[in-house]
Amino acid sequence: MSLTARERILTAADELFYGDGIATTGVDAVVDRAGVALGSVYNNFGGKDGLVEAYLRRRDHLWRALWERVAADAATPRERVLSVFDALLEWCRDQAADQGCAQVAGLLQLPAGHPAVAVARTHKEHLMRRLTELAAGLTGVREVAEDVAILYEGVLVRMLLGSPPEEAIPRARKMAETVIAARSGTSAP
Amino acid sequence: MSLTARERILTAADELFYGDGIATTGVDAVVDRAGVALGSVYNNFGGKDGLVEAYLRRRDHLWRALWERVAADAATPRERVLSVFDALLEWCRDQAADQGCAQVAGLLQLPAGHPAVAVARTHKEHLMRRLTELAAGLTGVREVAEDVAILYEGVLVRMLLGSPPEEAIPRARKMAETVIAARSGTSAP
DNA sequence: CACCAAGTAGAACCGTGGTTCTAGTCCTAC
DNA sequence: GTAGGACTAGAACCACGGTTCTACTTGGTG
Repeated sequence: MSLTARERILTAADELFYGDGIATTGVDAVVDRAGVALGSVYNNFGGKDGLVEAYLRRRDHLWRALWERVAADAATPRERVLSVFDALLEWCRDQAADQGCAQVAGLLQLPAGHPAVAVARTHKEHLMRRLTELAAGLTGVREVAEDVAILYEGVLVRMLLGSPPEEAIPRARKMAETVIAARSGTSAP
Repeated sequence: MSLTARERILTAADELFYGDGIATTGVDAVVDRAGVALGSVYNNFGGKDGLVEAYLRRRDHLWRALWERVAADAATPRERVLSVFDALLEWCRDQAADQGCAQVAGLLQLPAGHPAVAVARTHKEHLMRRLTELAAGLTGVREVAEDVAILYEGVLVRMLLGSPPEEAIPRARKMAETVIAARSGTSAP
């Protein structure tokens, strides 16, 4: 066997959970696509809840790594905050992103007490913290982070609604530039 | 009886579907909260699918009406596009909006063929069309509409993630102002 | 070799939740 | 008054999906 059952399950779950929704896709569908025994899901993840949590946690890790890698190329604070849009664009070149943010989707379709909602919340808290850190040096650090967060979430929803990434993401990035410039007093008193 | 069963069901469904999620809340829960017989749901809506569709359709109507009413008070094209943020803020004064946009939530948790997803898609298409109409007269009508849409969706997600409406909505509105001003070449007052 | 962990195949269980049906009540309109 | 439509109460049905269990195979390791 080339890949371990756990990884096969995780990739299958990612495709199905993200593409068709979490509640909509049953464990059987994941098992079928992964070409794996039903028991392997329960051996590795303890149940569907555990699988969903692992699904969001994996995406969380991937995104954090991507953010870090892309931000490392940025020289100025301004470019650093803006790099989240570059990261998003890079993600879209490889993966499907036509369902928006998986973490937000998880928050919306999972019941309040579900173990995976904590993962999603933490993911977004991390994004805010990271944006604040990246913006260090700009005027109005906290404000810039909040602004960029709105634009970031907004463009993801617009992509869910059919906007092409190559158009929407640069648009959001440009808005962020404009807003940052206006805040730092570059063009306005 | 003060209210008809259909209306009781719709208000109960609205609270539960929006607050707890659509897939999560069963027909029984709606029936219990509405204080209504189970059969009334099937008499009036034909089933859960019909109820979900009616739920989104009702919200669609409410939002369209609110947008129109608030936009009517605006004098300039610039104020007209920005009025969607005023409408959103007004909505938040009366209703809970801590779960973001119900239409987006519907898109994310309903299967592809569900009758309600068409309602949600139409709702968002209408928003885009309306934004374009409201922006008529500004430089870059289509671009302004796209920009405002991103900000609008973004602030709704940020509210879902815990941002207080009284803070996030004016922030998004301010960004829209800045972006519009930058696009039309005039510096902000 | 023997062992053990990981994986497989398939059946079976069972709670949840959407749906249907029946019998009866209440109000309205003709 | 009576016929009809809306609504109620509650039982019953039924399918789907998450979960468990057993028996078997496989591959690596001491």
